[in-house]
Parts: sequence; C-alpha cells; structure tokens
Amino acid sequence: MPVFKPIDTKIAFSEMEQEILHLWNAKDIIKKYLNRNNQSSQRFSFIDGPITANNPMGVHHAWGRTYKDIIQRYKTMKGFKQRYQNGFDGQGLWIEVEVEKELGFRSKRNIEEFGVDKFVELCKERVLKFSKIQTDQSLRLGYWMDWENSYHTMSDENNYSIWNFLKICHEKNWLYEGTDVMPWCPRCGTGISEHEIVTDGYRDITHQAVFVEFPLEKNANEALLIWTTTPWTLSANIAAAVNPEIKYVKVKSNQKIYYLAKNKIDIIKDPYEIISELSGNDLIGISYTGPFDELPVQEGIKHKVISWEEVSDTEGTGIVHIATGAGKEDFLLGKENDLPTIAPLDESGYFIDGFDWLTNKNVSEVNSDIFNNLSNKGLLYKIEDYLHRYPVCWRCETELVFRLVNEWFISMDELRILIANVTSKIQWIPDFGLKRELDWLNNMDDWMISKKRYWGLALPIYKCNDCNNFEVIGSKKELEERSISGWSSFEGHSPHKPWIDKVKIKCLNCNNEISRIKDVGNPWLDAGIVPYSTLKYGTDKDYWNEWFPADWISESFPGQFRNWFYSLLTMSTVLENTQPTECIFGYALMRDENGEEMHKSRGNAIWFDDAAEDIGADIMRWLFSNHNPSLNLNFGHSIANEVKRQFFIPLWNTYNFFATYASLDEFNPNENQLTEPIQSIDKWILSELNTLIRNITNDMDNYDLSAPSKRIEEFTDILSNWYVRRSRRRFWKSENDTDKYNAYSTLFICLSTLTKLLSPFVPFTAETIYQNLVVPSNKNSPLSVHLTEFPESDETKIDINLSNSMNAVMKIVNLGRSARNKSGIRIRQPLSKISIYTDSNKIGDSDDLRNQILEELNIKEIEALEINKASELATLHLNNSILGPKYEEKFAEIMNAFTKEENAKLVKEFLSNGKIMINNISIESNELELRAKQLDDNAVVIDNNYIISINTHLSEDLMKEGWARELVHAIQNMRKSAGLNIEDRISITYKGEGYPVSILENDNLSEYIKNETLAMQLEKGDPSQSNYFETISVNKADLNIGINSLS
RNA sequence: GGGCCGGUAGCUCAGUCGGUUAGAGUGCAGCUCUGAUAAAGCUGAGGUCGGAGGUUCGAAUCCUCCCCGGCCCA
Repeated sequence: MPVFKPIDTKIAFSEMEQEILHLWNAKDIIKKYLNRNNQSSQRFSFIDGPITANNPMGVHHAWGRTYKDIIQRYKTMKGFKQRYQNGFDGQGLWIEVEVEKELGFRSKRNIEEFGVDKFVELCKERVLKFSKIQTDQSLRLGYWMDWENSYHTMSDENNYSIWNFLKICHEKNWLYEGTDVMPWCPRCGTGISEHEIVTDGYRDITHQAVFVEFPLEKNANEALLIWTTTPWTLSANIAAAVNPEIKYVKVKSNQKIYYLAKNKIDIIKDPYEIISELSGNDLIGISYTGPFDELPVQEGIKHKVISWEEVSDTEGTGIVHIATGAGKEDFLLGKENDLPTIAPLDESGYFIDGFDWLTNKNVSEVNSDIFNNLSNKGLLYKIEDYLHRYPVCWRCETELVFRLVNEWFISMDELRILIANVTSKIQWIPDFGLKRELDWLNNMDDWMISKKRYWGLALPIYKCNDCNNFEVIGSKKELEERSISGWSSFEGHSPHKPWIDKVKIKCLNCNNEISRIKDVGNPWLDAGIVPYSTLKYGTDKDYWNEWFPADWISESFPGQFRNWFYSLLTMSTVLENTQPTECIFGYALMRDENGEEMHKSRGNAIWFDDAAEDIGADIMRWLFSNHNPSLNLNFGHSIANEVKRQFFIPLWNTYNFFATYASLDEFNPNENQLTEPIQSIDKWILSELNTLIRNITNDMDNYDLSAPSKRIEEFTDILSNWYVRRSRRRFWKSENDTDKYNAYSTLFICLSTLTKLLSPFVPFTAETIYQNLVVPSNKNSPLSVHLTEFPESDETKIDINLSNSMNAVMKIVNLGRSARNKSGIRIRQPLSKISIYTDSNKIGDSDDLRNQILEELNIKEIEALEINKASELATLHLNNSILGPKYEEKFAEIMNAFTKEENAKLVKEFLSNGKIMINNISIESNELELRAKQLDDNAVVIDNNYIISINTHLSEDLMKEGWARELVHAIQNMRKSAGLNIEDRISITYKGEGYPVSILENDNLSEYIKNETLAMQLEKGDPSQSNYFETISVNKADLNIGINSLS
C-alpha cells in the first residue's frame, strides 16, 4: 500500500486552502495551537495595534497581519507562551461618519434630533458587525489569534484605563484647556482634523480675491496693499505681516502712496512711480488703520506690521493680512507676537455679536456686502478671480472655514524629553524609525485630545463654569464616590455619551454642582492605552508584570509615528516612564501593480475576499514575506502570479515527484532510514538544509522577516534543480537498494523539514504537504505542522568544504553547458574529456562529485591538466581587498611592479609555488586570484584555483553515441505520444538505410537503446504495421520507427 | 523651508565592512534539456549605479553640495 496520496499536479490554491480550513476546524487545531505552550516558562509578548472595525479589511491589512502571524507562529514553534490577543478599534469619528451615511444624516443637528443614545448604540453595533467580518477574513488568511478573546477599545476597561491616565496627567499639571484655530465645517458643525483634509479634502475652487488698502496711521494718504482670498476674515484683522528679507517698494500712483513687494509691482493698476526701495525690516512696527475698526469687537486693537519669514512675494502683494482668530498660521503667529484674537463665527458659521451689521449673517453670503463696505470706505483697490486648492468638508463638500475653538490639551513642555528618552530605548526596525519618531516628537505641538462629537471616550473632565476650576476623575469608583446626582441613571451603561453625562459632581472649589465637559476623546488615546488596559494594569499587577512590556509590535510606518506609536509612547511615559515595547517593526505602504495608490474610486483597489479566492492566502503571504518591509509594496495579480510560478510551482513539483515515486516504491520513511554508504550529494543537500535552518533561526530571532523567504526560495531551487535533477536515476532504477532508499530518505527529510520552516509563512501549503508526507508515515507525529517544533540546526551535518566543492561542480557544469551552447553541441552528444588542473585534486578524489560532472555534462572522462597547459588558460590577479589594507600606500608600488611582469610567467610561478615574489615581497595564495582567460576555442573555468577546460572535439564513435541518445529521446517521446505507461515494455521495428541503421546494428548501442526505452525487441521490419510509428531524421538520413506495447 | 526614506538593466528589486569583471527576477531574441515539472537550463542584447565635487592605492558603497520621487512636519 502506498503511503502517500496522489497529488493533483495542477494545484488550485484556494480550493486547497478551503480543505485545510475544514481540517483545522474538524480537528480543533487552532485551539490546540493556542494552548500548546501554556506550561512554558518562556514568554513572548506581542501587543496588537487595533484594527479599525469599520469596514471589511483590505489587502493592506493582510500584509500587516501576515507579519504579526509569522512572528507569533515562529515563537509558538519555539515554545514561547503567548497571549494571541487581537484588538479592534471602534470609537471615533470614522465610525460616526459611516453610521451617519447609513442614516442619511448631514449634520450634528440630525444626530441630536435622532437621539444621541440611539446613535451611539448604532455605532457600537457597527463595530461589532465589522469585527465579526474581519475575524472571518483573518481566519481565511490563516491568521491564528485567540479570536474569542479580542479586545475592543470601546470596552469599559479600556475607557477607564484612559481616565486613570488623564488623571495622572492632571496631577502633573500637564492637562489644560486652550484655544486653537482649526478647519471647521460650518454645515456639519464640527472641526475637521488636518489628517482628514490631507487624505481627501482639497478641491480646485475659484474665489474672488481682493486687494485692500490698509492706510497708515501717520498719514492716511499712504497705505499698505494687502491681498486675501477670504474677505470675511478682514473683519477680524489684527496685523499685517512682511518678510524682513524681501525687497519692498514705496510707489506713487494717482496721488496716493502704496507699499508692496517689489516683485509684485504689476499689481498697481494705473501709471506709477517708484519713490524708494526698502526692506521688509523697514516696514516692521508701522501702525496702520484696520479695515473694520468701526466694529465693536475691533475697539482698542492696535494694528501693526509684524515680521514673518513665511511671507513670500510670489503670491498676493508680499504683505499678508493676519486674522489671529480665523487662520491656523495667523493664530500661531499671534501667539508668538502676543497679539489679541478676534473669533468672528459661531458653530454654524454665523457672525457672533459685536460685528454690527455682520452679526447673524452667514459666512457663506457676506462677500459682496464686504466688498461694498470696503468700496464705500475707499479701501477696495481691486478684485480678481483666483483659482486655488481649497479645503472642503470630505463629507458634504462645504468649504471649510478656520475657527477659534476651545479644546483640551496635554502639554508637551515637560513630557517631550521624557518621551524621547523612552523612545530611544526601543529597537526600531528599520532603524531609521527612531530618527523619524524623535523628529516628530521634536516638532509635536501640545497634544489636542478633545473632539466635539458623540461616539468616543468620554473625557472625564468636570469643569465648573462659575469658578473655572476643573477636575479629572480617574476611575468608575471615584466617579461613583464623587457623584451627587444621576448615578442611578448611569449605572448599567457603558461610560459613553449620553449616559455618562447624567452624573454630576460637586466642585471642590466652590461647591457648585458641575458637569462633565461635552467633548469626547481623541481616538489615539484609545489605542495608546492598550499595553496597560489589555494587560490588566489597574486590576492585576502580577499579570501586567508578566506581559509588560511587549517584546514586539508592528504597524505600518508612515502614519503611525504621529498616531499609535506616539500615543503608546506618551501614555507609557506618563504612567510608568518606560517603554511599552522592546521592538517596533514597521512596514511601508501598499500600492497597486503600477505603484499607484489604491482607490475605490479609481477602481484599482483589490478586496481581500477577492484576493483570497483568486490569488490564495498563501501566495499573498509569501509575496508579503518576500518583500523588503521598509519599501512600498506593489500588489496585484501579475505580481502574485510571478510569485506562484517562481516558488510555489517548483516546490509543488518537487513534492509531487517525491510522492509519486515514493508511493510506487512503497517507501516508508520510518522503516527506511539513511544507511551508509551515503552519497556526497545526500550529505550535501542535508548540509545545505541545516545551514538553512541555522540562518532562518538567526533571521527570525533578529526579526528579519523577509530574509527567510529568500533563503527558502534558494534552497527550493537547488533542491529541485540540482538535488532531484541529479538524483533522478537513483529513484528510477528498478532495484530497491540502499542507495535508492537513501535518496528517498534524504528528499523526505528535506521536504518534511521544509514544511516546518514554511509553516509560519505559508500555513496552508505547509499543512497540505505535512498532512500527506508526515502524518501518514508516522503515527506519533503531531496532528498538524503547526503543532510541531521549529527545526533545530544540526551543526554536525554542516560541511562547508562539501558545500564549496558542490558549488564548484555546479559552476563547472554551467561552464560545460555554456561551452556546448557556444560550439552548438547538444547535451545528448557525449564529449570525450574534461581536463582539470588542481594541486590537491579534491574533485578528482570524490567519485561522487566527478560523476556528477560527467553525467550532467555527458562527458566520458576527467583527466589531469598539466601545469604548462594550465598556465596558458589563466591570468593571475592581485586580491585588492586583502593586499590594500595590508600594504596601504605601498600597495600602489606592488601593483605597478606586478603589472610590469609577464602574467603567464606569474601564473606558472603561482601554480608551482603557491605564491609569487614581487619587489622581494612574498604574495601569498590567499592574496592572489586566478581568472579564466577568455579564449574562443577553449571552454575554461577557474574556481578556488582549479583550472578546468573542456575538449569539444568529436570522434566518429562519440557521434554515433550521440545519435543513439538522440534515438532514445525520440523513442521516449513516441512512447509518451502513444500514451504508454512508464513501466510498459515495448517492441521496436525500424526501416532505413546507411548511417542510422549502423547505429541500431551496433551491439553496444542497440543494447543501450533497448535498456533505456524498455524495449524487449529491436528489429528490422515494417514500422507502419506497428501501433505507433514515426519518421525520424538522423544525421540527415531518414529512419522509420514503429513501437508496439507488449503489456 | 526642515526631517526621514528612496533613485542600480525596459520593469520590480539585491548589492554585507569601501575591494576582483555591479547581480537576480521579469520582459525581449536565440538555443538546449526533459517520462516530476503549464517547469528548468544556457547564450545574447540591455548599466554615465540620479548629477557634480571630495576622501582613498581603490567609491554603487564614505563625506559635501545639488536634482528627482515618496512620507512627515511647518
């Protein structure tokens, strides 16, 4: 009975993967995997960066999850106990937006009318729905986590852990309420973060840009000329900014004096005269009259020219109108220069009190009124259409305005350096990650943690509107203790809006009843707390100590420096002043096949579910494993197809070859162990295998997750194209001797070890091969490859000399093929001699290796090359990499003297003595190198001081032998065409004259032909009477051949 | 404007500590081998290693400046 099931040579990956999924389910393998190291004393702590559970996962998530799976599977096989906890991110605006879309909402007012409680419940439901979908998709990818124990950032535990963090921030005086100017959608009534604008938020829009005069205080006939595309902000003008480095001019036109940048002189619409040139510096400090000084809010504001390096003279007038309450940069500049702030708009974009005739007008409809007003005051210089990129709301396309808002911040003044110190303790892969994170920290403003929305962390900040005291509550228990009303309405709900806001506490300063602020938290707080919340920091310190810090975390680099990595580092610094993880492994961005960003709208996005079915999870995973993580990854079908052809098909063919013949021969790996004498080629491939294990172990221990796949591909290549290719005859021969079983054993060891090496990377393929090769042949083997141990390298099997010799053999064979190619002699045509010069003659000593060369190249014999001949085939060169550092300056002289000598003489000296003398300096063997001469009539290769040449002369006997092999080849093809089985015996009939017949009637050659083709008879006759016949051309003469099956 | 990453064959990318004639895959052209292989092998064409300086006996590699692309910050 054959041990191994027959294999489908045309492998359909996704079907194979479905079968394996069923197997894992049926045998409960995942659970066994998760629990196998429960008793282990070794720990590997991985913390999952939560995936946003807002949509089905994409192929880019599959990339990241593959890394996470690979490292955990490897550590599992190495015996480490792990937590395998996956995380879902579920609070924040992204979820709200999707729920709003589903409900057809367009603004916050819709949500208020609908009911915040119902809205929040729908957000929760959405998270649960997509976390389920993502779980199923992850299983399809072969990602093994403790799926029933995934954490959610919306959990009570997570939210209360953040409360604790915020309370500590407050105790250290790092938490404060401040103001900032941010992009704001007046229609949705919410701030839009910079990130949201950057991704999808700019449109090309034509605005009316206006040139306005700001008259100088000292002389109303002189004016600064400014330019703006947002006329409504002029009502909030505070200052005018110039660049101290730029050249400005004072010009006279129509009896008035204007100031503007020299480069923008074209703006002056009438004839003008330049009165003087001046630098920006000369303008700084000048007082002017504001364009809307008559408005109540402008009372008491002193307008002055200030300095700002960012002012350019490529746009506008080179003098910039500054409204500190209506522009992001203006606001910062205002802070630096200690300027007052006027904020004109309410949440919905209406002018607030104090703006006289503008009050209660909407920002979207005031432009023409403002133009008229300015014109009446004589301040309007001119109006132009201006096309520019302008931010819009990514949900409703409304043009954004910049609005001054109150937000809550964590101050970075003291924290910045502490976080940087913690950051530097972490190993960053790739290492430039550290530089980038430190750069971000350096530039990081205070962290804005509030958002005026509904679904998210309830910031536990309670503010007294009377005395401005604010307090931060650090836990649920503390809130209960402090509550003076509303606890019963809250109890039983999650700490979210609106329920949490029922609870009121007493102001410790003035005894008033005070409420929580309305804001929710920045979602990165939710993800950053995870090393504390999920590891039971607040509830089980022993557990926390056991698993904190993480050994390794991984996420896509570009965005996370300012997001997850940043929040992790900040929160861990505040709580424990220590690193949350020992190592951060980052990877770049996924692009489409052509390197373009994937977009739903562009149609080049690939859905995970489609990819899993069309491409297969393992091919995706191998493609990911093969890629340098720090570079962007181009992903697509043709790239996946290349991976399949490059790696999976050769691997599958090798496996198929083994299973087919091992079954025929009823080879059983348990009963047939390797027995002496063992051929060199077996020892060699086992040496390579153990080297492979050693290298991969080393890679994985250093978190180099892309090196192993390259090594495995190289190994699979030599296994298939050298080991199997060179061993075929051993498998085919009819007698079941030790040598044949040694070949099977060796190949079995390689393949079964490969399944284990492969299992972290391609769990389905590895399992398939394991199930067919290992499980049936050994009753004691673990149920799944994923329950096995990672292979240990057996150093005693590693033989570097053998490896070098085999490399030389392969090199020689390559040379032989190349020589044949050049002289047009086919491999089927035998050659007489290969000549080798070597001092120790190692290849010549090993019959095994000698025979590899002779067989593979179809050459009769190896002969020794004598020294005079050998020295004609080579040139001698200095080994610069050794001599350079050794002799430094003197090296130039040596090189000079060396080139003056006749090289052929030096070669001979070297071959005789193993060294040469130059300038009375002895140059040793390792400092020299022989290279093959490029000769037309000689095929020469030199390796490790062997000199090899191949004789391409053909004798009559050799030619006949060549034709005999040609006939064998033709008859084999006929057998195939006739549909015969491999083991079928045949009889051959031939008809022809002259040269072809002389081959068939040569005793040796006809015997050879019969042997090779399993022919019992070889006779002259009428081939057309045979079941199958063909006419073959031999040395330009025709030969008719017919075959009959005797089976 | 600042920080980081990248620029090597038509395309995708290796290239270690500075060291010999800069490699692989893919594509193109030609050939070979094959009773595991919808495979594989060989040969050929294809390179100012982004540019310019510098250090060095020697630079794709180190240094400086510049150009182009990406990401982040302002």
